[in-house]
Amino acid sequence: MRQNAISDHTIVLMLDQSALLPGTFLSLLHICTGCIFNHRYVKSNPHEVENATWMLMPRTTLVMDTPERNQINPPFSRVEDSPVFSFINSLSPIKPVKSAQVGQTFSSLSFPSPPRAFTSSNLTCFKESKVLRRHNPFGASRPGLSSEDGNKFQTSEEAIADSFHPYNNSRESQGNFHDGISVVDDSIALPAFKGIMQKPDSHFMSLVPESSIYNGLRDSKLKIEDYRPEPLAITGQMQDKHCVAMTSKIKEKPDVELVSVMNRGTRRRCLNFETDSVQRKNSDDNLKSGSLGYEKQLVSAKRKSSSQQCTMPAVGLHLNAPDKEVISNDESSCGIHLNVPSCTSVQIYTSYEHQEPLAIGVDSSNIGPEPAKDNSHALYSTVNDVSQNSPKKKRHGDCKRCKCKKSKCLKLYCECFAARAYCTGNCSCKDCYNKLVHKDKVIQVRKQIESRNPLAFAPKVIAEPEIGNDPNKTPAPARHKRGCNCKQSVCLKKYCECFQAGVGCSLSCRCEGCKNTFGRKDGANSIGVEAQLEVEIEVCGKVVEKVSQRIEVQNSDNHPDFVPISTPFPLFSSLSEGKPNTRWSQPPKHSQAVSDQEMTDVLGGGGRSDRSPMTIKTSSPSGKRISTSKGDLTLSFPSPNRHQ
DNA sequence: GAGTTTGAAACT
DNA sequence: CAGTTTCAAACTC
Repeated sequence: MRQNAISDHTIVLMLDQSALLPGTFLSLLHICTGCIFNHRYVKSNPHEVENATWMLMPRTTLVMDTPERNQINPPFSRVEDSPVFSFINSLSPIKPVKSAQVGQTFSSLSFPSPPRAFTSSNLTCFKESKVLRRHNPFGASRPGLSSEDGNKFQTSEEAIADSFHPYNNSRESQGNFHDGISVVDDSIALPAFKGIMQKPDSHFMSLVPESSIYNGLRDSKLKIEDYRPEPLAITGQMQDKHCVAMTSKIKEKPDVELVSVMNRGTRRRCLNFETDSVQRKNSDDNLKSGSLGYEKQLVSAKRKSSSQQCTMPAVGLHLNAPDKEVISNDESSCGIHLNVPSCTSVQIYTSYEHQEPLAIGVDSSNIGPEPAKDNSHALYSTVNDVSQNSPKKKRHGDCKRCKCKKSKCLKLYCECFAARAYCTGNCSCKDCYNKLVHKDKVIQVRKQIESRNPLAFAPKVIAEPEIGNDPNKTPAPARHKRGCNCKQSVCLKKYCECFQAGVGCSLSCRCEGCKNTFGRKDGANSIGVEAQLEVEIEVCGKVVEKVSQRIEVQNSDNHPDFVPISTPFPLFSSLSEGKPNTRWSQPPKHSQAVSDQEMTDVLGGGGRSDRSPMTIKTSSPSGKRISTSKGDLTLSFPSPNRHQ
């Protein structure tokens, strides 16, 4: 076996943060001898939350293409020939044991397709470098295991379980690994989920959100509850297994951790995906800084325990926002940094030394204010409905804490009055007449105002009527009733009522230079949002190549609800959204919208089976949708206001 | 907390 | 209806 092969087999469980939402995915990434196969599961019944059935998406993707590949003689020429593929097929369908209703907004994380970045000669560079040199990490410490033991395999269960042990530094104790990659320690924080892999005799995996509040990701905990590796055909060929882990982060404070557990003698891992409570704050901070809604905080997994820190060089792949901090493995790390204008940060580490695991970290966070709540149940959403998500608009009862000084709180300037609410002691208004003791006066003024404008007190944000009666239709998007008239804020600040309400601008808006991340007002192809997608290929801490590509946001005729962003980088099919904080209350609609199309595209529909295997789409909580097709990566944003 | 910016509301 | 003024929230320092 070549010494410089990254690894022969690596199975990566890609937990799409939105996996619990309709139309989202679960991905299993198989890395073998210079190739990366992405096996993805998609819900066959995208709208079913409780009893979703997971189906293997036929278009497994192939990723790597390096000079070595030809030399290495891949074990199989086609993806379908991959033992992992067969294995995965045997696992399908996956049935969640219990999938709680997720409020909505999970950042979508999915690792789609084959990072074309891996085709880079630079990557090849490090692949052939010592950094990627394979070796037996366990050495003498693992009696009975040697390179000749390549054909000695774990049980399927163990194999899979180990594949989830990215942060397993104590694999030696298990004696199940033939090759060592264990970089990340167990204490590494992973955000967004809390997953537990256990119950080996049950289904392959199930995700169970412990919380389903609308805040979704931010406050949800997921459990990977069932884990049932099938008997394996694949094990016989799993010559090398690397620990792989996915970390999902919300902003810069990862809060997900892997926890080792013992189950029936088989070591298991608990994936803790826990949304960060600071996300909201971060989102707000981002907003304050004027950053675009989809801009993300770069995050990377941190080692919490120095004793567990990897001291070996590693290969890393970072998918980060350009302005985010990237915490590299260490100076000796080698990696690819992919900077994207989203909230997703992905790191893939592979080491050539003992305890140098292959780890994939995904940082996901949302950006922007939360959108209006799901208004599908009603034509109108009230002002409170919409603004209650705003962290800054603390409420006390029905009244906002106004600070009116001159209006006597009897004009629409006063938010309390505008909301048909009386001011309370929490307000800091002066000469306030908007009190119960002045009820008559208040009513009189209200009538006066309504005489001029009957809709003066009507909710500012309304839900678009649903089209048709299909209950499976996605929730109707919301829009600002009158629209905004922003000139300076480009609809990216709360000065903009649309943005503040978390809805996109509509044709009713008269804004200028609209960059509303929730959707642009017209059907132009470009919403004026540009972002830079950067790929930095780093070898041993030095950037040897940087490829950047400007991406633009444009509308999609096929998906009126989305304003897609296109980029030539096919690395990932899903990027977690961005900043729209995870307070998305409408995300499911995106997921569902996507799922329908995806089911068609991915499951053989549309006669596109002959296309590139990289046609993968997914959605994110922020409503952002990323899809890859023939090497193009597309990000989509909701454009809820285009139904006018 | 004070000052500035912004855009909706109110006014002309 | 358009332009201007007023106002208070949002934002910045």
